[in-house]
Amino acid sequence: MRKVPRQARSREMVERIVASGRAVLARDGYDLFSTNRVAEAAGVSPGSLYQYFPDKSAILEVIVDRYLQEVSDRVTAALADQLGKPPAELARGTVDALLAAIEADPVLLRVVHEELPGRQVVQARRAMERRVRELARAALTLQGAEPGRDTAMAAWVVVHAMEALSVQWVLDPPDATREQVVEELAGLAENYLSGRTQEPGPAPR
Amino acid sequence: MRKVPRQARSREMVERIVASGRAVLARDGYDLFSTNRVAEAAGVSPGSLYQYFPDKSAILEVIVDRYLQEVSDRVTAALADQLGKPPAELARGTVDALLAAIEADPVLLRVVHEELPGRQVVQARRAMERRVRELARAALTLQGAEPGRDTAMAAWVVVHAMEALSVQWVLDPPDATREQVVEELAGLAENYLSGRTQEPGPAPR
Amino acid sequence: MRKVPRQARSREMVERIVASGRAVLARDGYDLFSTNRVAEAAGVSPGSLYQYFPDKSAILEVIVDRYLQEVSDRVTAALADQLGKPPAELARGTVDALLAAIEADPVLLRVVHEELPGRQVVQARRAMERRVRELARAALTLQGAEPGRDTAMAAWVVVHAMEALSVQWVLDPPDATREQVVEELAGLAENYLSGRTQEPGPAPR
Amino acid sequence: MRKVPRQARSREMVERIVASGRAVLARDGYDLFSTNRVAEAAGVSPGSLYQYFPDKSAILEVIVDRYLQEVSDRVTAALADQLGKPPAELARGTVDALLAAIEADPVLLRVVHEELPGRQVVQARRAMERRVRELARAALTLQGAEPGRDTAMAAWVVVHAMEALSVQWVLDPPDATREQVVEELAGLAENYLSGRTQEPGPAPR
DNA sequence: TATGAATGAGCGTTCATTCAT
DNA sequence: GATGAATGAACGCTCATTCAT
Repeated sequence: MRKVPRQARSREMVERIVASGRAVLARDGYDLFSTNRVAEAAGVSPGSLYQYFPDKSAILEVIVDRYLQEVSDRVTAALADQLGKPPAELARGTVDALLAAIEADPVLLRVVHEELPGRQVVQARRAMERRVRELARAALTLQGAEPGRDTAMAAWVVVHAMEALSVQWVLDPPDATREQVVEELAGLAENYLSGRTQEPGPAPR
Repeated sequence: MRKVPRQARSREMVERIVASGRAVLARDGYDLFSTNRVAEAAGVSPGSLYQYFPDKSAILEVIVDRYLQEVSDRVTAALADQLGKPPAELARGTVDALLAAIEADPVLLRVVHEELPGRQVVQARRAMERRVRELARAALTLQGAEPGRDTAMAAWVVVHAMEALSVQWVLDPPDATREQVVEELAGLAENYLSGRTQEPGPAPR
Repeated sequence: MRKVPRQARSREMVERIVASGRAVLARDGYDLFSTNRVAEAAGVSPGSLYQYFPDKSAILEVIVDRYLQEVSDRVTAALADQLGKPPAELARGTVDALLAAIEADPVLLRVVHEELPGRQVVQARRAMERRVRELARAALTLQGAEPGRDTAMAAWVVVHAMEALSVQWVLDPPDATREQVVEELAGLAENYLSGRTQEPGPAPR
Repeated sequence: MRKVPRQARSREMVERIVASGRAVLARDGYDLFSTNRVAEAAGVSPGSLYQYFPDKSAILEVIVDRYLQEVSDRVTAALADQLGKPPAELARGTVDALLAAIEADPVLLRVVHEELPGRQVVQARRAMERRVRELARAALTLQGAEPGRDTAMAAWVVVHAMEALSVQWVLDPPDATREQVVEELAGLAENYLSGRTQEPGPAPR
């Protein structure tokens, strides 16, 4: 009798709301991301939103979480795929995946990075970054980091640098080709990781 | 009767509004940064704001512009001061100045990076970054970059990486001392700039 | 398969809804007396409510009607029981029963008297009062009211005074024991009914 | 230049809002007493309400307080005026004033007594009743209450009885003239106060 | 019958902006 | 200029009611 199980129906509405919300966010910006507008875009009534989300921020949260999840999934997958390869190749491959993930929806990237206020988004971003950082640290160890090197710190430096530069590249592109950027970022990471960062000066005697 | 020429009076009011606005922003956050509140903090009437600023965002713009100006002033001054020094020292000195500039008002830094919506802040940040980037490029050239190296690209990479990591360090501090961070950032920059970015080097064996 | 005839099923549902509604009203107050909440408490769907009641206020009406019916039943029963007794005893006995009836569910009493909006409650209360008034008038006549006395008026005065004071006693208790209150109310009624209402009496001298 | 001092301007708006609010309350009932409707009735914008009142309930509070103040002022004034007179006359005069006060705005009386929910109104009514009760108690003492009589209790009984019956008379008029009602209420009070409420039965020998 | 997802009018409230004084 | 009372569109959200299943 019932064609669709209850759960599926719920998912359907949630999807519709999230999709419309994402569209509104990307098209109109955060200022116009109002519950009424999202409802209208989803073709549902304002009240229906509240059957699926406790409040407006919960909708935003899902949108942002999913977006960040997408990005970090792609990056971590690429990194995991290349763990056996030589450092130079690994670096280039991972940077390439990062750029690709970030290029995929530049509009939403802009909104997430430049428009969204509040701790909520910040925390989601930090969670994503932590996840990537932890994997990166594991990779560093696996690749045989120099003994004594603080891999947590190194991962922190590399991940945040790669992320910031990739975002920067998409949102405010410098006068350079994609290939150049990949090369430079990969080079930045490689040189940093292989370089002796803190030789204490000429070894005593 | 009138002690101050009109222009000076105007400047006075603008200063008062901007100063109060910055205080409100830092104390109460962006959510409470309302024109009425800024006016009250400045001891003027809401209407008076509109004699000096076309709208609310214009006030915010000035506040942010000035803040970023302060930061970039400190960084460029430090960089200029050390132009003659050896690369390692120059890097450390500049990074140290950048961190110092960014530590100076962490509350406002957080608001600017995590709370403010909209393109205005982004544009101001880009202007600031461009300024620093241009000086950095000059420094690179002066320090004798390797022939054939794209100094614009190199400056882009270094400046954005340094900025992002410094901000990250202040807003979401990793488990590391300030000294460590300075070392790592300086090392990141140094290794990148002195490293051979993409030639594979003489094949081993 | 069907164990219960349709009508009985209906009664069952009505009972369930009314009982749950009363519980919600007493537990949560009128502000939270929403159709959804009543439905949930009754373990039925919101839509089902509308199979048995035309709208929300109809549910409330039944709840209030029943509650007032309960109270007036107890009072009229007590009054009827004591019709043969001497006036003083009759008065005290009836007042005592009234207080007892009203004390029985002070929470619902408060809600009915202080929270419920609208004419529906008023009408139900008037119906209850009329019923009691009519019995009281009959009692007055039976007890041999003074000839010429307007028994309808007397019943009106006594019944409303007793009711109002009893409710007042429960909802905003004065500094007095229950016994005192019974005495005072009974005395009020007795003196009023036995008193010569308006002739000034023989001039003092 | 300024024709009206600031305070007067404020008072003007407050008056306008309160008057319109009272009109809306009386005309449309509490259910339709919405801020938007009150604003519209007052010919001001919704926002203006909030310059003078912190929220909706504050408007209602002023309306109700004023109304109750009016009523209690009239009653206490009448009572005070007649303190020297003989009990019968005093009773009749005060009851007459009470009825007059309550007749003055039967529509608002109905709304206040039958429609308004919530503690707010209840508390205001209690405050008014207490005020009258205290004066009544003083009057009782002045008039030479029988020694040993609990004047607080007596005032409680009389005031609440008079109030309830007067309200009842206006809202659900029995089949009686105003004069009759005055007589009956005055008689109720007089007989109660002059009667020996609790003679302990035949004095022991 | 019973369901419960969907509705949508309307709520109380805010605040950037205006303009008569 | 400076004022600040007034504005009003728009917000996030609720809940009595409906109707396709």
